[in-house]
Amino acid sequence: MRPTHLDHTDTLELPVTGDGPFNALHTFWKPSHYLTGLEAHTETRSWRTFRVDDLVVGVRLLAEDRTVIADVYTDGDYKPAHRDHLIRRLIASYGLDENLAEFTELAAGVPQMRDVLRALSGMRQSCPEDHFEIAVIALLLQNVTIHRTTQMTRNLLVHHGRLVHFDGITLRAWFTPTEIAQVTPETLKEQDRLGFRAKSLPHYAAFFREHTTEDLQAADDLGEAVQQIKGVGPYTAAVIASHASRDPAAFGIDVWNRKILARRILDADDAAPEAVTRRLNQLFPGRAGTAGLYFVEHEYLNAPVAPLLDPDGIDAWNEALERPTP
DNA sequence: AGCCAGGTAATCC
DNA sequence: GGATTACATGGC
Repeated sequence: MRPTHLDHTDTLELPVTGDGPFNALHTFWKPSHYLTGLEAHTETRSWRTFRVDDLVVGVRLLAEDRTVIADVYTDGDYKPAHRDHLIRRLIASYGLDENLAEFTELAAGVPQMRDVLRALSGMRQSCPEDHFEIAVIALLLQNVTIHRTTQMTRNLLVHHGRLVHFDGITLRAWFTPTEIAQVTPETLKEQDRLGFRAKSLPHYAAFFREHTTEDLQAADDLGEAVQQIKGVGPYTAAVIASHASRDPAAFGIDVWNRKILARRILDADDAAPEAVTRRLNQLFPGRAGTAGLYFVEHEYLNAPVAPLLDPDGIDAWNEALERPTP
């Protein structure tokens, strides 16, 4: 599979305007995130793809103190509107304008959060995915092991996404709702191995083709709105709200983070989801989502799901993505 | 073999 | 309403 070459078209300097500390590495790279091929990280740099309208965009990110330098690579006509859109997208994706001081002060007073804060202070939630893309991620997480989620994600991106090369790195890029809407449920089931999700994905595509991120940001009750989609329940709705809409109070609880949080805040191997949520809200009023993020990332800090790339390993990374899949 | 994964919807009482 | 149960798939 030969990647599309993206040309360098822009450099953006984005100041971190939100208050509180800023930790660039852990804002860009999350130790708990599974491997998608949509992004790659070394200690000092990150690469990520975005779909901006129909444009495929590659971004190389690095931080100098409290300024994020984003080098932009594109495959087509990069217009001022694309630039504006991308600037807003990057600021929102990494929470550069979000205030973290209040959470950090709150967390400093919670004993269970002490070590976590020492390791991760300044981490902001990362969600380079838009509403549609994060909904698809959440769909692929439903009732399967992370191994199968990774497998289904790879199938979808290899068969229906893009492969691009820029700044020396090869990455995959998302399909748009319109693009995936062309694919039949039979293909999604038989070729992409989505199981019962094959019936849901077309509903997701139809909904998010009608309702853009801009529309949804204005939604009265986003959770209620997206639960109209077949295959979106409380968990997926909370993931969308907490990640794409960055609601610091929203927290999508599942059997995975439930066990992590039970140990961290209830001193138990497991607990009822209501008990976990209640305690999390009690300790971090209005900031349950942020607190959950910190606990979960800390859990994986010493054994990341997708470890940082060694700069010498980039050729091997590129070859792995460009190799035809069996 | 059978159970269970980073859930959801349909179908019970 | 709240408690089952089927839903696809694949790994252990």
